[in-house]
Amino acid sequence: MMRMNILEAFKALGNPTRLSILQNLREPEKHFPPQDEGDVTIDGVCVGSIQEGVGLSQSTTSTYLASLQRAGLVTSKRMGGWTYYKRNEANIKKLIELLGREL
Amino acid sequence: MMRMNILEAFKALGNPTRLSILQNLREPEKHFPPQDEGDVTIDGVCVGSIQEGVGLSQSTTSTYLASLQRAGLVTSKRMGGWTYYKRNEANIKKLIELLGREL
DNA sequence: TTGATGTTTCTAGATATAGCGATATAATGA
DNA sequence: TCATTATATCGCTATATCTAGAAACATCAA
Repeated sequence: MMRMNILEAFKALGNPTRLSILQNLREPEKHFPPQDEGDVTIDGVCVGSIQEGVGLSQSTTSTYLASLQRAGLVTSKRMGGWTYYKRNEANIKKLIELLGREL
Repeated sequence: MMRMNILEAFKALGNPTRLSILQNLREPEKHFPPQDEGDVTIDGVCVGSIQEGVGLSQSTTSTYLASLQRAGLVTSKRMGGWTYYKRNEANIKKLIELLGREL
């Protein structure tokens, strides 16, 4: 399990698009269309669906997701041709606790 | 009481110097020298003391403090020739609660 | 193998932030 | 009033981030 870093998390979430991606992933079935392969809640949401939601280019969306992942806030899973992203709830919980103690 | 904004707080705290200023202000008497006028805990810490702690220029320090204040994370009080900054504990608490609910 | 599709990485220009010195403002005291 | 000290703001350069398009890579199906 990754050790959470407050500063890196703040940097990643200081961008409105990245913040809203993480928030939308709280209730994936409410913000993203169902997928033929892979359940949005269990497996995560594919990059294409997330891109449609944010309205930026595919490459930018991919870069943002990679950044959220480096910060430990999401995980990715490759299945066939798709990459599915979902929240890393354990790390997010850890972050909030850390903030309560150290912020 | 200011309505806390998650994004603005993240932006302000995504900078290592600003983050550490806020953290040092948790225990002012441990991180800053006593002041002739104004108690570091009750009234806050003057800009000059904070500047010495961070090791950046006076102008940069002042700008950073203004940014933390705009984000609602600190308050300032002018007393004589000095401006004293302290944490806005109520807002910080509100922010952490907001993160627990909305992040 | 070839082509189609989803994703990632590379490159580059536009915009934003970092951080300094100089200047302006405010308060104090001689 | 004038000089001094503390802080804030302005103007600037350097660096970082934003974001797109192009190219590369991966997977699958024909």
